[in-house]
Amino acid sequence: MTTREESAGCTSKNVNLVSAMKFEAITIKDIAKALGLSTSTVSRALRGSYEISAETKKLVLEYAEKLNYRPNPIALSLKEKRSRSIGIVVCEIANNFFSQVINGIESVAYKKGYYVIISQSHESYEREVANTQYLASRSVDGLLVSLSTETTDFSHLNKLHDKGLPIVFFDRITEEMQTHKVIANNFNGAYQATEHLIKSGFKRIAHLTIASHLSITKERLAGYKAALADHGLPFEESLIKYCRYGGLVYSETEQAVDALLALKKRPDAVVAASDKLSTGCLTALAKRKVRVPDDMGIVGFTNSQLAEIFHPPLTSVRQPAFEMGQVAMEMLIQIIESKHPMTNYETKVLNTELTVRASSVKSK
Amino acid sequence: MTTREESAGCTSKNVNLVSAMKFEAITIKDIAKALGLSTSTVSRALRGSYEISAETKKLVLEYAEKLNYRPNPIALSLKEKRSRSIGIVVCEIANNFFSQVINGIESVAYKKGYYVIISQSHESYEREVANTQYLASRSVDGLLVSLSTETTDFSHLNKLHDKGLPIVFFDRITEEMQTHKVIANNFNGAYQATEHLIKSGFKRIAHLTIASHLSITKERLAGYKAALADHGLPFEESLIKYCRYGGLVYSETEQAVDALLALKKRPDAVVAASDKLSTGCLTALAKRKVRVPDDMGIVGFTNSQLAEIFHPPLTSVRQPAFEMGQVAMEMLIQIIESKHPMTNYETKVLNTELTVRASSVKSK
DNA sequence: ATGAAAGCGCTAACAT
DNA sequence: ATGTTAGCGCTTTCAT
Repeated sequence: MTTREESAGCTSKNVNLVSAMKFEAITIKDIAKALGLSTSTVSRALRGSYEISAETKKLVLEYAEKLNYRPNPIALSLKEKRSRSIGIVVCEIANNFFSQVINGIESVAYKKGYYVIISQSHESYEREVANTQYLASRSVDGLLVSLSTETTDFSHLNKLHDKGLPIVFFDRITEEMQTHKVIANNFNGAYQATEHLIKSGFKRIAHLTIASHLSITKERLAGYKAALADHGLPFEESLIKYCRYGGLVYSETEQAVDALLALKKRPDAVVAASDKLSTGCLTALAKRKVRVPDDMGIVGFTNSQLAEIFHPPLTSVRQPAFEMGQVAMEMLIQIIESKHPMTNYETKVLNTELTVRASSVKSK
Repeated sequence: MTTREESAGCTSKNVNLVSAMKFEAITIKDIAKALGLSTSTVSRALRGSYEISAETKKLVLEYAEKLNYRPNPIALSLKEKRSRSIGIVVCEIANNFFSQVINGIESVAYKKGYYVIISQSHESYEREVANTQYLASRSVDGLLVSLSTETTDFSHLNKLHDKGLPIVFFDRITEEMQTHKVIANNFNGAYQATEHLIKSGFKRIAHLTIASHLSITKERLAGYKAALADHGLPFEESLIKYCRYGGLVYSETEQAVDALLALKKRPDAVVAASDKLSTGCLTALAKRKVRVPDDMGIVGFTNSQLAEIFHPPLTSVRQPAFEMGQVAMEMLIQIIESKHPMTNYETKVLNTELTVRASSVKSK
């Protein structure tokens, strides 16, 4: 995954002669001068305008090709107030789910000629606002955002959206803004996870989840509750543990697990609502010598490919992250490139996938 | 980790009235007009030039503050040919090592007021070139790069570097370019891993690694060989398996593992040289019912925090990824902000950390 | 079919 | 202390 060279800690000598002089990249002006044309003619020739003679076009095109001319995107952005780039705002890239979503986004963006600028909020509202602002000022043509756990005020996004910046939400969305959205079917995901535990014989099922105001949290909680209700199990508030930052810091998860273990009537299973929470829970239980699944069953929302080599292999609810990214990017492009103001927005819900492994199946 | 909302598959209606009109962000000109000043006065006042009277400054500053004025970074870039942003070129962000490096980079960048643009090559030379070019044309002030596995020609980077674009390499570096570099001590990492297996009683130790021309590959291989030699074990070429893309695709790893298992004299342990290779190897062995560590010991280079919940817990060589990112970014800033052309470059080598777990310790 | 000029937002050299 | 002007690279009216 990483790397290195020959000897250790060496210091080589060399002079970078031109550190002040910057890439005198070739411009339209250079071409014009060389060919004795005006810059406007060159510009038009380059974009194949019909009012330029075939010969001139050929001349310009060939010369440009020869010099490997590349239009300056910055100048273009300044002029056109668009950049053929889009911005992504997520909390963390060091996360299976989000990095897979990003790959999905990129796969579509690349095909359609858009560049992608990734930014991380690290679950901080302040960082999210700063990133959003920066991306907008960089003239991104649109934004793909999954809200930070701290975000409850959407004015930074609302203002941009009102001014016409296309925004598509994915994963952590908000009802307060009308635009395209893409989510996994979290309700069903949690429902299936919980039902599976019930059917496997677990009776007191806890739910380890993220900040309570997040859309994903609400939805998953609703699925969990519905499954309990449908199978005649009581709902107990004390079995729900919220981790403000979704387990971004391990200690958060650890405390929640300890709180569950300390309950007078200890749960015999847990549904973990995120990648970090799932692995964190497994880690915490292992450290406390709580045997999984015999002492405690687990099903976790995770997009890790490693679930099957965990000890024990982790029953997982997998979100279609890559497709979510693809769909979100397609939606965004649709808004960006639509001639007319959008009139109806869509919320696309993609199915999750439950894979049963040892962590949720009692050995006996 | 992910998210969702209330009901499924709904379609809401709303009109985005201004999708054509773009953020009429407030400009220096607006301020000038409103205050009856010239744009240059405003500009100077904004950056606190000493030749502007205190009152004017106050006036401008307050008005700008009130209107929440933000300078347009695109215009700035066009003018100054710098952007206070830097570009990162890595193969994959869906990788513990790289996402941790990126976090290190960002932590320093944020403090110093630089923005970070992340791009992925997906181990494709072509993509690496395209990304590099794009970043340069976007006037990034510098580049932080870890080479793709396909890259053997460095002219795309060399040209930019010759033109004065500061570049710092990390992880996968090249001897062919003189600049700052940051790497883990891969030689020692591999040496320790191999020696540890030897001391644990393993006799035929294989090495599962990345493309042979990569700096990291050479270095780790050297460490592996040195450890064998120092302990009187023979080196056998057949025990080295190269995965062209470093296990980016699982099948690659699987084939390599199968090749090792098919050897007449099967190895009894393996040193895996990357995150993907380590976990891929563990997965492949599990599927083939090869017991770890009894049938096969493993030590893997990995930055996963999950190594201890693997089955079995994986003995790991951990690279100081976060620090590597910090150091690389600091070095880059040093080049960017140095008044004089750089004259001597440094290659910083940071220590790896071996953590012994069950995968490399025979049970008996 | 081609050119001249203006303008995107900003800074800086050059007046005054 | 403040204003005028030019220019970064490009597109696009508006001439010609």
